[in-house]
Order: sequence, then C-alpha cells, then structure tokens
Amino acid sequence: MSVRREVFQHLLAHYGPQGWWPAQTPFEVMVGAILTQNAAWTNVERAIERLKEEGALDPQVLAGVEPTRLGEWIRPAGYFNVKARRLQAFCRWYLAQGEWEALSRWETEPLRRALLAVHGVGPETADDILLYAFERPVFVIDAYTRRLFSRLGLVSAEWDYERLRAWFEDGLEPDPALFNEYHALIVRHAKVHCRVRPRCTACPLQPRCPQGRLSRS
DNA sequence: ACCCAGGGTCATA
DNA sequence: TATGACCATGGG
Repeated sequence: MSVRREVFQHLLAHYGPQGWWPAQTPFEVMVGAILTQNAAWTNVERAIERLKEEGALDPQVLAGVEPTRLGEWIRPAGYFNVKARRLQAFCRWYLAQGEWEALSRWETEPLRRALLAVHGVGPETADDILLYAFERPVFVIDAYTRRLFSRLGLVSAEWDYERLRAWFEDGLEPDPALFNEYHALIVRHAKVHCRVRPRCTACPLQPRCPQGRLSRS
C-alpha cells in the first residue's frame, strides 16, 4: 500500500467522513469554488445564502445582474468586486457551453483546459469543480496539502501544482469518492488539529505531525 | 494589533 | 519563468 493511501486511512479513521462538498447542486459547488478563493468558508456560506435569498443562485441571473449589485450580495466572501467579475465570466462561459448536462459529456482533460481558460479559474478552482461538481478523479492541491506532505517529508516544498497533483494521482486508485474524502480530510486536519491544537497530543499522523503557520508568499 | 482563510490575475524583470 | 502587488471581509 502506498504511503498516500496510509495517510488517508489514518485521517479517515481519526476524523471520519467529511461529507463534502456542502452544496445542493453542482452549480452551487461551482459558485462556492470561486467564492472560497482565499476566503474562510463561513464567509462563503453567508454569500451563498444571500444569493439564494435573492433568487440569484442561477447562471442566467448571475450573468445578467448589475456587477455592483452582485458585489453587494457576495460582500461577506471578500474580494467582492473581483469575485463578482469572476462569477459573471464563469456563468457566461457555463451558459455558452450548455451548462452541466452538456459539460458532463466532455472528457476530463479538455474540460480541465476549458475551465482554466475562464477568467478567475485557476488550477485549484478548476480541480474543485472537476472533482466536486463533475465527480472526476482529479486530486485537489491546496496550501494545506503542500504543507502537510512536505513536512511529512513525502514531497518537496519546491514542487509545483501539477507535479504534486501527479504524485497523488499516480499513487492512488482514480476514485472520485476517494479524492473527494481525502482533500476534505486534509482541510479538516489542518483546521481542527494543527491550528486549534498546536501542541499536537493526539495526532493521527504521529510521530511527525506537521505544525506551524502557512507562510504568506 | 496581527494572522489567517477551502486563490488568481496582472505587470514587471 | 518567477517574483510582487493587489484584491477585502470576518473570526480568532
């Protein structure tokens, strides 16, 4: 069994299933993936709740609304002017491609490249969408994943996004449910254990639990 | 007061 | 290709 699989088993045994992505529809996943860029999820929840209240959790509505008004709706998520433009750029593309039903028939690689070509969608956001909205076996790399696995000594801190993603995908079965749970568990471990309990007395990854802060690059 | 949060774009060298 | 500035709210 690969070490990638072992770490997963430890995390799952310790924290249990995380039930990601917390959304009712694939489109809500996509909106959340853009809104959560460098933002706390609790703030994103407020923004999404507001969109629901406004009847605006819909690509047609989001694409057509006045940008300043959309900015007010999503203000709690931070960077609201930037994210209003990103949401609208995404929705225009999403509608032009025929929404989820048409996009779900694309192969994963072309779909990934198309997502990356949308303004405001970078590698992590694209992979969030591929994994959690389209259930494709794509491993999401975030700052927590880098920190955890580099401090475990399993990867180098110098590796770029694509190399890290390939390392995970090459060492695991290409199972969307596995990748779903794994990424969620990494986020849970970073938040609940390393930040809230910095002394690390009951770490599921003993004896080398990674601690410390994320360096702001 | 500072640090961080489920990042990405753009200008510059 | 690789840094750095910039975006902005809310919680600990």
